[in-house]
Amino acid sequence: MARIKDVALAAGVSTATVSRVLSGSGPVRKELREKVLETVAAMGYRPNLAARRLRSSRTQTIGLIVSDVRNPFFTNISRAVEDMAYQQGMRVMLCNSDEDPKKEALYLELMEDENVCGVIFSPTLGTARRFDATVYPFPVVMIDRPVAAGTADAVILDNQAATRTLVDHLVSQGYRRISGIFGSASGTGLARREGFNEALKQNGLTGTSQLVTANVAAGQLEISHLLESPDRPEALLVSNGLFLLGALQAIRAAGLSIPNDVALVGFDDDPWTSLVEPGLTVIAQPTYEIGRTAMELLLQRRESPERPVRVVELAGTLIKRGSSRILTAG
Amino acid sequence: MARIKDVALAAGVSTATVSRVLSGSGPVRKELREKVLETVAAMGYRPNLAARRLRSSRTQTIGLIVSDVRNPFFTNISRAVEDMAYQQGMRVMLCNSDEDPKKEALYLELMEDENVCGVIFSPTLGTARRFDATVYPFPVVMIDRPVAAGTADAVILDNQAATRTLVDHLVSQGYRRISGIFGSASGTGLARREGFNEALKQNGLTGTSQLVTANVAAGQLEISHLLESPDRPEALLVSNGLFLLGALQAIRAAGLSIPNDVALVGFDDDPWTSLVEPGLTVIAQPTYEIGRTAMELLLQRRESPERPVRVVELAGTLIKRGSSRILTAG
DNA sequence: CTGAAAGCGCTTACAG
DNA sequence: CTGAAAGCGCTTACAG
Repeated sequence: MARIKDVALAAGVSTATVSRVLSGSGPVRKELREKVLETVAAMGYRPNLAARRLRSSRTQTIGLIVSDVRNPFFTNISRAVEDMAYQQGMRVMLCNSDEDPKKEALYLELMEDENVCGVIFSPTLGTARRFDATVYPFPVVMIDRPVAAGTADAVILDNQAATRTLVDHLVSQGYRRISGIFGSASGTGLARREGFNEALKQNGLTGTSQLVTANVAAGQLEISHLLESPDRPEALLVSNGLFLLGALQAIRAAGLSIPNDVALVGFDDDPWTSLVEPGLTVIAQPTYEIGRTAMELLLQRRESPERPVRVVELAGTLIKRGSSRILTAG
Repeated sequence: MARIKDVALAAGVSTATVSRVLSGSGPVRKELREKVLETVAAMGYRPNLAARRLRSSRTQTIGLIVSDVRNPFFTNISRAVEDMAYQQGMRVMLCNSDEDPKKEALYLELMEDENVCGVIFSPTLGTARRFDATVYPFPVVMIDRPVAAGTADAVILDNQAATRTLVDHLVSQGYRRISGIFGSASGTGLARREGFNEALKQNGLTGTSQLVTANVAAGQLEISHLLESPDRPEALLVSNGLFLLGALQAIRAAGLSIPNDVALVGFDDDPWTSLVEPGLTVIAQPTYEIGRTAMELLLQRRESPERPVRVVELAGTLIKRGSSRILTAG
């Protein structure tokens, strides 16, 4: 492989000049610049990135830590972040933390080792609570989960508002006895639960709300209990896509019909929510936009480290479908 | 940050010894090894990866090029590859080529620049045809798509067999007039089409099969035409998840019912296929296993570059659901 | 505007 | 088994 020294020799300039031309830093006379560019093209020279990174200590790499890329929410975000990154000549290092604080810590350490120029991070509740972005040598942008100490930029859904929207919608459709199931491990679940309780109060209703480990089986079990109880809720509101699946299975297993026996609403406009019968009413999150915004915050933070911390709240969109059809007599 | 020189000084050894201890290469007396390890721990020393990569020209990074990580098939593969990689102390660089040969070439070049130690690649048909793995300085393992010149290891589904399984199943359920829709851009689509035509012949049937650009809208359009034709097929076989969605929408739009008016079978056990009513009969691909196998092939290839090229064919699993229920009279 | 030269932090022959 | 030293391929003050 040709090295910068070979290019310099062939172009009759110093390596410093080749470097300046290639990086666009420092002034270079037009003729020299052209000569260098020609030579680079003729020789098919490609700079050694490891050398460049060692010398400049800039890696053009960002880290993306999510719980699981197989969650469609994170899949979309990951795609958005990657699109933006490659567009900027940057690389993305994707890590799956599986909601495990140990893995989160491990990957954060990895990011330090990799000397990344920034991290986009979706933390568990515990980590979000004690997280101090200032201890890291790179900027951190939080996604999806509220951040505690206010030391990091963040882009999140307005979870409380979104949940209120769902409750108000249910109420307007005639539902009164509403139960909510929320993920216990995430700040998102907590925020949605708060919005839920508040919305119930504002509507003069009393409902039940519970925190449950966020997986399909746990949701299914909990919802089965609810459906068997004597004062079965008229409507269920669940805080994530996994619960939506669990709820669907529980309701079908109980031989109940949606929405006549029980209405069902939730979060995340995953492809399948429109394909089941009836379609499920959900809050669609602007996932791609969340990823893009996170990247923008990160890039801006690199430009202006001293700028005050920003939390961007994006609005969700209510998608009305059959699962919350208006209650008709009989 | 502490450098290896500081550790060496503090431990009273040379940097060479520290390096040997840390990399596990070369012999080091037990006492020295322990002293170094202690010092490293005490100082919290972390090696500079850029320097290590420059000097050793080993990056511990592999590239993964798929068409779109949002396709659940690739989402699962990406997760498997990442799990395996981090387990091995390696990194993954994920690229989305969007079935665009230009992006494929771009990312392959990027991989050279990054000096990755291997690439896992799901190429478009055209690229697969002209691809010569020997021109790259790293091993390449193909996934999902058949490879042409036989210069690269590959792990693929046995597409022909899987398609024959689907056809045989339809036939056993009583369906005779069967139409197939296959993706035109991928080798996968072609292989499945071959299996389809062969299976029809073996069953003494004549059906139609068409190649269509692999997206929901195109599939939907094509299937709408089929459904409107005077000799409407009794069953549809489609070659990917996008077509499955398009087919479902087309069938519903035509006011037809599955499977009484038309049966529907396809590929990929995406979550939603079991949730629609009726559930869709599909060939489930061992996606996670495909990713894991690809990584294994890559690691083994690094060990033994001269070993003959291997193509691993994994079997799909027929998941029978309501969409191909047995045809009953009336 | 340009070049000579130092040096980023490691690894790895080489010599002993 | 260990160390002194070269050098991986760049970038970047520094001097002119």
